Amino acid sequence: MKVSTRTRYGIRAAIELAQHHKQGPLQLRIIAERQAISVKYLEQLVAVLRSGGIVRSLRGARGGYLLAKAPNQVRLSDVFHCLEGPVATTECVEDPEFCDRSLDCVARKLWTRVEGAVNDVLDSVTLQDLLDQAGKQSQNYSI
Amino acid sequence: MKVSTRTRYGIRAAIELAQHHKQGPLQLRIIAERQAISVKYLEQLVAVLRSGGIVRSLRGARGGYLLAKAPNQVRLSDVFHCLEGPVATTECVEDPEFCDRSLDCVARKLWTRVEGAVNDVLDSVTLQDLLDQAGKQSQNYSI
DNA sequence: ATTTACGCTACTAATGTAGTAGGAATTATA
DNA sequence: TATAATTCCTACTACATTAGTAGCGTAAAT
Repeated sequence: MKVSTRTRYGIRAAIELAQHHKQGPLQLRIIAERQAISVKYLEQLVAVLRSGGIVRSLRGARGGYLLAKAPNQVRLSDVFHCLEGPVATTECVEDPEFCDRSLDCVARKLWTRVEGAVNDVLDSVTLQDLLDQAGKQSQNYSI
Repeated sequence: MKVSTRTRYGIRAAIELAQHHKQGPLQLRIIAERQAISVKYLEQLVAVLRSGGIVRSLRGARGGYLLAKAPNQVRLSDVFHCLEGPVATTECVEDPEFCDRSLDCVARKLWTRVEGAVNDVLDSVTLQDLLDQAGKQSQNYSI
């Protein structure tokens, strides 16, 4: 049930951008430094967020990345799904035809409930919520 | 966020044993057949369940496996943790010292909530609940 | 023109996953 | 006591995924 570093790093980058919202583009170099991530690796993750419409970029000198929407308009599920795809504890939850017993499989019912619980949390939290939670005292260094 | 086949197969085996509760030992060969899993692979998974106290075994001819407790005494979280370890979306949720910013990390707060939601589901469901849910019409063939 | 920064693609090392394989130990039963 | 059935234990292997490196191209500010 681990979350990939890809997704963790990507979410941390999104949080950084949310904190910098309305303050012009933020460079990957800065984010990478603050979050202790390789710039080159971060580039790849942020590219995914860009093509997913979560962030947008400005090229050239003084360029960088910006959040594409206001932090209160970005649900964590948006970011998560963009980086990791659907939560998909098992394939059959999303694709009932994956197994011909799906319809009355009790194990599948369990995984469906688990997935629902995860999605509920991710759907109910926005980047703004995370910033509010942070308050004044902290930065968002983390895993 | 995938669940390993190890855990999925193990839970399916536990469900089979729950269905067979109070009917004597059930052989892996039978479970493997019904669930379309390699016996040899299943052996390894069930060994973990055994050392975790979820099932017990009888060796020799006419031996097999039995659920160690009544199905309503076995929470899915017990089975899950035995096979997969803690849910651990990220290491820092369980081990705050994994990262020195853990205490005020907003990303960590998110993962903690996600994990909590998953654990709540798994804690609240027993094998008996799954059997009841199944009713008469279905077997538990599945992913 | 130069510098800064994103954009794209390919490659690689390490790790984890999902098995396969063989045989030893134990027990029921004929 | 011999045989068959079944769990128990350990090692090995092929494949996929993950995490990260590397290099060069493209765009824009100054």
